[in-house]
Amino acid sequence: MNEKKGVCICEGCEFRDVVFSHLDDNSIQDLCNHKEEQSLSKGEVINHEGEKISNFKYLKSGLVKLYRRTPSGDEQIITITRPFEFVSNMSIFSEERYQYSVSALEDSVVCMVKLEFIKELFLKNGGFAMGLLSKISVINDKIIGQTLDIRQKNLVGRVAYVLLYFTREIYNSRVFDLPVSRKEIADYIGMSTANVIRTLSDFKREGIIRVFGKTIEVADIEKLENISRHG
Amino acid sequence: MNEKKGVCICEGCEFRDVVFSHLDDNSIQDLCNHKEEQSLSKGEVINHEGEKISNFKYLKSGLVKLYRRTPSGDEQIITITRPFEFVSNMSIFSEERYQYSVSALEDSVVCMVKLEFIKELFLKNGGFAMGLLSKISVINDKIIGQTLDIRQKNLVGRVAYVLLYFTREIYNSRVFDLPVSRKEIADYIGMSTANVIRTLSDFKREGIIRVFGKTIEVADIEKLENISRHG
DNA sequence: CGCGGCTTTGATGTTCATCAAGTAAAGTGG
DNA sequence: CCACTTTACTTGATGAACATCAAAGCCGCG
Repeated sequence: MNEKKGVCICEGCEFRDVVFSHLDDNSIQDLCNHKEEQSLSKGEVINHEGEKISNFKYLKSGLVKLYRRTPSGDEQIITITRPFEFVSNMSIFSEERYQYSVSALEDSVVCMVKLEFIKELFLKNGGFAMGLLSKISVINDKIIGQTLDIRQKNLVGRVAYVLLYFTREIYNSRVFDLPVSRKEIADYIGMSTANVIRTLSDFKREGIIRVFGKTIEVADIEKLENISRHG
Repeated sequence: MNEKKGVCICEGCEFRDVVFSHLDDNSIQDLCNHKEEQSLSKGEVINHEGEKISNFKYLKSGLVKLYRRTPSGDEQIITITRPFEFVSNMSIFSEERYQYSVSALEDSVVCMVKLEFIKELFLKNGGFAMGLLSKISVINDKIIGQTLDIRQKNLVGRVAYVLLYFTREIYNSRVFDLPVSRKEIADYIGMSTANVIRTLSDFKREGIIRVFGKTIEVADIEKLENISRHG
């Protein structure tokens, strides 16, 4: 359904510039014949920790969380990310199985290409390989940086940090609907749910944010930045 | 001084199997002419955070720590690692400048190759590219995994974790000389120095480890594993 | 020997998790 | 659409975990 006689829709995909910029039209055509698109509703799982990796997947639209389960059974959220960051990411070239799970926080569309196909392309096309490596490196750097940033802060600093993360990186808006529960924020920053809520209430009381259910408005972004920096 | 008329010593380097296994003898020769070896004493800095990246560096022998400085000025240790893990690692293909500093915890030898040369090789030789990507991915996975492991534990669990890390990953021996100060352990696991020391004293008192200055002997590794798991 | 840095331990206070109890919101089945 | 159930959220009270501060011991080095 995605084809119209010979003209592949991947040609015009925005993603082409992100990882597939070094492919000529022939290869793109080929890619298109190997790809599959999958729509996911909020909450659906895209990859399961421990599952065998057979596809190269990337997020075309939506929002996802990357997480793993600790031995004691609770969830540890590694990052929350928008399209153009990979989904079945890092481990593709290092592990046979997923290290982490990925699930949709909003309705999402994922593109999948057989891993074998990507690997062949990688071997044949140096430019593609370089582009892919750079992209993967950027993503890894970002995750590591984020984790270190968070680790070094205290409770209020961490909460301020995620609020800023949503404001600037995810929604690019001072008003947004929280895509996660309070508990998920807690799992993300490594704090207890009760204290995350308490801190949000404090921010609200101090006029730094306004809260209407899931909707958050950052009222005083400078103050939030200060708290994030010094917290 | 590393050459003997035409025969390149890189040919026999153990590292060849790690990243350079897909290079034929010609390329190895070429590589060898572009490489430079650097000996570093304990404490010397190999890469400075913020410095421009111009070389692909890897650790041939020794032990290094990867770290960054927080805005407030204290050190955050990202990982401690042996040879065959890269040194000027991750960011090579994603950033123009080092995100992290690297310094020698023991006397070390580092091999350096002009980054441009590696990039050319990467573009020309798919097998090499694939090998390099896999290696980088493994390293990134390891760092992320380690960080998540640590984050999820409490004080005693973290201390047990690093002791096990030294025992199994770094020294492969139940007796070893700590290559880092107590403060560095604290910077590694994100706890205060005093509490790291206290915990080590507790372990000593309970007969789990024996301590002679910098020398540590893990006396009861099962107990340590239990603490690390449940802590 | 004496100075400075690393280590150790105790005392104290802060930060944070946990528990409990209650309220709001969101599904679910009739 | 309403009653019911469940899940998410909220707040307070309490105690545990941990940081911080201070003082003293140790060790290496000039």
